[in-house]
Amino acid sequence: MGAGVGSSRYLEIAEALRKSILGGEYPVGARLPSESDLAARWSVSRGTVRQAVGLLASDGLIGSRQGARRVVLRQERRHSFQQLNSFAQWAQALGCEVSSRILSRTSRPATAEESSRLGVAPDSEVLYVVRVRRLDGEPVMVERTAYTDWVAPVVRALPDDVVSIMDSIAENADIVAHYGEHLIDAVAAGSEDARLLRVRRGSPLLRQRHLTYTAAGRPIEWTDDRYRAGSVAFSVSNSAAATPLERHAGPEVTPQPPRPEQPQ
Amino acid sequence: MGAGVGSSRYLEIAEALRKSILGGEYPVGARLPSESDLAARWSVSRGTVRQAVGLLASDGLIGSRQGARRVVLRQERRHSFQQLNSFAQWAQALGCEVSSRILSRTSRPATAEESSRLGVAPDSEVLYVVRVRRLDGEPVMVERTAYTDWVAPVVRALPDDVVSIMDSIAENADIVAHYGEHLIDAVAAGSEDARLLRVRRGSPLLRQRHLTYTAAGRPIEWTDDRYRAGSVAFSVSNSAAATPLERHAGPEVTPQPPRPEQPQ
DNA sequence: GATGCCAGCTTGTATGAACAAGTGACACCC
DNA sequence: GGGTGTCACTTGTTCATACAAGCTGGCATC
Repeated sequence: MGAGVGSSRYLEIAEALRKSILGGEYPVGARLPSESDLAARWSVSRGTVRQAVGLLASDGLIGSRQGARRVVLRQERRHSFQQLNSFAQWAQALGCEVSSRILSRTSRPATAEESSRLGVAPDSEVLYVVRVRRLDGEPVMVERTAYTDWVAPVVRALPDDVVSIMDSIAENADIVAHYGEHLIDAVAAGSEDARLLRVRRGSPLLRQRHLTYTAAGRPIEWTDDRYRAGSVAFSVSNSAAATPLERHAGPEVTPQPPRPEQPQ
Repeated sequence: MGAGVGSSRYLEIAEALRKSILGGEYPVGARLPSESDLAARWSVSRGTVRQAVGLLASDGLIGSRQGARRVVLRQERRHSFQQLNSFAQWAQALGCEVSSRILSRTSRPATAEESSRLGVAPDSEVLYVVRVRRLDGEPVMVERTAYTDWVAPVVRALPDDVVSIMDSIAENADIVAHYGEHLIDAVAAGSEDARLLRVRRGSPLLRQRHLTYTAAGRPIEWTDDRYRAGSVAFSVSNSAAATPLERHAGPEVTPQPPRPEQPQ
């Protein structure tokens, strides 16, 4: 690819392995080569290989148990929670044609929730933007965002059909989103939602509220995205091994069963 | 506690740090001691400390940037995606009184979706269980689960008010859930949903469909949980640093801005 | 007084080694 | 033949070290 030119070694290895899995070289259920094998093959130490496979494991692509070789669990690419931050990036990865239109940009005082989430004074001004996003022409999501005053000038200067506001901010103002926090629930479509998404009022929408920070922990935006039901599903994978802390909370942990399970 | 008696060193350290953050010793925005400090304080190597703080970072509790000290981002415990697998565990962590009631247990042929998800023959029998779960007496979630035939006997033997089916299976049959996959979207309440959750038909529900595997990759159950809107929200945190692979896909990465950001 | 630079601190990446713990398959014995 | 035990292999955990890359604050300079 050449994308990761100066990238770290372990990122290269992870990407190569990912490609092999997605490409079918290691089908679902197959066992990956051992860490020592991979280390020798790439001329790196075992620790570096472990960083690489750790990435894939956190994506839910492969699983591991102490003593047994790593196993391929899935062979799909999908909207993982790792890339929640950018609708545009996700849509392009899916190969869909994505378009957006900003319907309104208004400066107004922050609401109580906005000032609390963004950590600004209750009466300070925010830039409120309403946007509709489409996949292959179909309206799929309504986005209502409050931007803090210090990014507002940049957002105000963008054209109505900008694809990725966050990417534009990064280019034009050197402000990079580093952390994100997401709340996901379901709501009924309001009358504006219904009109914009072409659904009936009261029909279910998947809502993702989202706070974005810079690297220094300074809030950038607070946004309320509403997806038409059926158009989008979030997916996440996890494993018991990845969260041993929580698992150990019980009174006692049952030992690994010696029961032989033929893999069907 | 005494839970993590023989646990690994890095788990102890992570738990201690987590407790310090949750307890307010390191408030939001505070900087953690440096890795070397922590290593010295716990008499471990820096690598071990890094494993510990890595856990907290993946929970979204702390953030990090190369060169700067780690920073506390949040001071809350909440329904993280790491513990999606167990409603019971989550509810107890919240301090709510949780109760459940199994409404029906029927053996029937698997539907097309069930056989596909569970990887069984299209005509094979599954045990279909419908359950209502309450928080503090309020019905909050309807759970419809298809269990594969090899766990069905265990499930059939459980009482109607069992709190955690997966925990019971682990105790009674030494079958441990290791991996999970979750799909989250929004649906309208059907008539049964409406009756059980005491909402109007057609009102929005948050749906979490969920496939559980054993360590060997053998499917255990496929379940469709529907939460009443407003009762539950899923939350997830992420950071750019945690997914460098995806971020490097762009044409060029803007360097870290030297812009001084006072933390407000 | 404002600006720029630098030295020291901190995190990120990588190596190589060692031991613990769990798995899987083979050989063996009854 | 079936059960059992052994053993090589594999992953999990930890250590000590080294260098690269980025940040911070203070100092020197203008």
